[in-house]
Amino acid sequence: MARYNPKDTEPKWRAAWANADVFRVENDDPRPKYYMLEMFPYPSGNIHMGHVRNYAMGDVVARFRRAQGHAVLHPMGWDAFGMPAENAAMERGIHPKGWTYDNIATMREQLKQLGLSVDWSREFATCDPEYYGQQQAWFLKLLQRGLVYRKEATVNWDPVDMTVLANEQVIDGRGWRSGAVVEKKKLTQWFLRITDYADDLIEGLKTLDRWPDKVRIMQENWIGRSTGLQFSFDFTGDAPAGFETGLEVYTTRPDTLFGASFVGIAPDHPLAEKLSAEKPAVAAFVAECRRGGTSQAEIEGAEKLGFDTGLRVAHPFAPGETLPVWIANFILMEYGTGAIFGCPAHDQRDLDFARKYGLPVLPVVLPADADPADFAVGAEAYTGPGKLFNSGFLDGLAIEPAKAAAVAKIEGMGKGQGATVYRLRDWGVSRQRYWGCPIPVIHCGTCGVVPAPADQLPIELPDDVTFDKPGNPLARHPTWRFTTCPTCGGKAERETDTLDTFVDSSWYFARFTSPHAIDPIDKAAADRWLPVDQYIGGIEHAVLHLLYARFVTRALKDEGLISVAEPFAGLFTQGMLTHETYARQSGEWVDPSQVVLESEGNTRRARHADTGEALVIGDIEKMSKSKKNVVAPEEISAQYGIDASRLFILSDSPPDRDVQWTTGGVEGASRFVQRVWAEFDTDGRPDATPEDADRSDELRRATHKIIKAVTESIDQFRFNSGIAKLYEFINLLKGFPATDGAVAAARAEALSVLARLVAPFTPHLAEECWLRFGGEGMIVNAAWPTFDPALVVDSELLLPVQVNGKRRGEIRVSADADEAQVREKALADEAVSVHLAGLTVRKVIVVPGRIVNIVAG
RNA sequence: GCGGAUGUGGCGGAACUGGUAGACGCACUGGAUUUAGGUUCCAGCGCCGCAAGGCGUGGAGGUUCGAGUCCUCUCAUCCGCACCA
Repeated sequence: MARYNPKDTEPKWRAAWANADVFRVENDDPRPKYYMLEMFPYPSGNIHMGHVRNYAMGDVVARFRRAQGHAVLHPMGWDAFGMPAENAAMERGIHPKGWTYDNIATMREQLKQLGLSVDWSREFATCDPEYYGQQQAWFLKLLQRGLVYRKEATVNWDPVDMTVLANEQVIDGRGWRSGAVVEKKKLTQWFLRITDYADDLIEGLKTLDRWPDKVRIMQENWIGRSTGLQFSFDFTGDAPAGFETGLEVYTTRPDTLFGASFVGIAPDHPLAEKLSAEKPAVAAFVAECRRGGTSQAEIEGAEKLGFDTGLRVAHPFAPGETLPVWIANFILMEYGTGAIFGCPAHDQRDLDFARKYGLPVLPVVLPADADPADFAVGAEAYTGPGKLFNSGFLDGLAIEPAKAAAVAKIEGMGKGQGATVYRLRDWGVSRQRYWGCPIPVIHCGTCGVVPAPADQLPIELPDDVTFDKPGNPLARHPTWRFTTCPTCGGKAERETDTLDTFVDSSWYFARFTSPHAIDPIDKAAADRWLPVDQYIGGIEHAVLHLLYARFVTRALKDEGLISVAEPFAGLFTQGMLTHETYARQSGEWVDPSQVVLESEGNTRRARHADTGEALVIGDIEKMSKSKKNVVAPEEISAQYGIDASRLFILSDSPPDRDVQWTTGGVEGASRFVQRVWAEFDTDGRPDATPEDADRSDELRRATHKIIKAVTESIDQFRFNSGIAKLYEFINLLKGFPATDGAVAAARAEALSVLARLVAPFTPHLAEECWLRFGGEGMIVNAAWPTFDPALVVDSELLLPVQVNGKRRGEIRVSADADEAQVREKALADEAVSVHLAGLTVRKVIVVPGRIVNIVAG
């Protein structure tokens, strides 16, 4: 028997697929559609094992659906704008464009070696002018619609990348890419009105029943809808200039208004800023507040700080009663109105603040079992249920009715109204960078902001830019920005900000349906393919890309470009790739390829391959260059073949969990590849023995069971279980001789099924087996096998028999045996009767096809 | 603090609606083949025990003829958010 040699067969079959152009799909393909998409890669330079996992999963699904008779759209492209290209330009003097397209060329070849069933005819990069020109076109439509606007705002400034970041891109107070501590800056910036869709984005989550709950919860929390009351307090005496209509506050607890003992405003509230300008003491306090950091530890440890402004406001429900106005460091300008009323008895922060500054603590919600005469709040605010007291017209009401009554009263007074507030902010999309999509607007001294005319699109990036100093190369380009105003014809300047790269990735899935349409999206094509049936990517995009894409899809729908509101009907978030770490005694990380592992019993040791020195086996961590615990896909493929690599990465762990790369594991997968091949390579197999003669039925049943099992496992994203069942099947098949006439037909069926079932996982191997087997055409065009329901059940069963819940024996019964027969056989079983000696049988429970339990005492 | 997830052999993990816990793979142990290493093949492999048997799915209770699975409490780890009024 010859060993299977992936080095020869894998390139051969990839060429065969390419020559036949089997993965190209036309928009008018009459078969039912299936749109399979994995998050497209950033062209960083090389693909890594994480890519292999992501695309292998998608490929399994795509090939599976294809075999099941779907027209499968499975495209690939490049998320090609972004900072690393500019960093390369700055560090190595390479042009971002050249760097990016070179990387794409390299990575395209690497991806093609994975044997993916991708329709490469639809490939594009987001940095292609053809793509970003269409992006500019829809951006202008959204501008016209009022979904794009410019405003001065306090923004997150990344001092390393020298650009603005959206809220979603600040993680723990640091830039998501650079890791630099983000600063606050006031800048005039472009925004997309994602908050217009806040409710719809929350409501839409309910329809996404094929998304992980985790992602839906994260998005819901991120949008952060809360309902309450927004109203204004009147100042007593003369109101400060600009605040004649009072001080607007927002609360989710209008029921506790009678317990209010102060009103607080954020340090950057307009009133605080006005007072700072007038009084140095206020200015000093505000400055002190700003010094506090925004990191987790700093916020947790931060002391509540307040400053009494001396201003007072009137309580809306209690005539004559007034409340002091404080500036407080724990109030956020970004949320609600930047001003609150403090009810210390029922809010922990307000309580901490009141205790520190000696403000009154008046409880107004009484717990069910508490005595109104002596109920007091100590160190902890009471936030539980109860009835209102100390609260005038609200007394006796439960919290919810009290809220409604308070809102109604305020509304009746004309002081405010019930309001819904969101945590979600509008999406700041301006980036002060070169390598991005130019924002297609023109600034005219006379006409203001003017959209670039449609016939001037795309507004292309200039190639002749310099990266020798910090800042935006577009802004310092000698000529690029100078243009004429499309409206008045006078001198004007182009916008030099470019769009956040998350804009690029928020509609690429729609562009794949018509990658060269002369409009942003060919509606018929989009209607044909969207939504994406199955999307696969990392969890890290739960509130970034996945929220932006949902928003842009809605905006484009309202613009009439597409028909769906939700871009991704099914979402799967795959786990990371991890690897054990190895380090010298000195702490220096060592690459796995230089490590020799030894084990003795249950203890494992590592030493350096060259020096022999003992190494420390460290934690299992996400593959990263800094810890050197990476393995290169090309090296693994060269050694074991890409089929074995794909198989291992899919077989080792459930797809949503982290997978640990091990050499032993991929060797196991490689052995499986050989064993599958061995079943097809029948030369020299042993002859049948007489006992084999009537085992056809057993093999047929096993064959139909494996069809069912693998089909279900792919359907349910349980690749690891399906592959395990295939291993089992091979173990069984190995026991059937190749030459016996009696089982020959069953064996042929088994092989035909086996080749087709492994095809999604190990497509090259499957083709080679199919060829050897004599299957018709290429297996890539073969139909997925179907099972006969009558054959997935056994004719004879082995039933365990328990006595008092403990397994004591086993009986063989025919599948159609009735309960009495089973019962009789169980009681007669020798091993069972030993344990029944001296006991009286009280009850026999027969679970058909499962188990027999004899209760005796 | 709030929200979510996960705990099963030496390791990764199986176990559909409660019904033989540990499939499958890795590692390990013994044996065969091989000049040798590797490969390949055969056998063994949860823990205690010579055995019979007992114990066993993070821990403690409970429901049930029967619990990894359901309920209550609890511990640990991981992830997300975070002074959100």
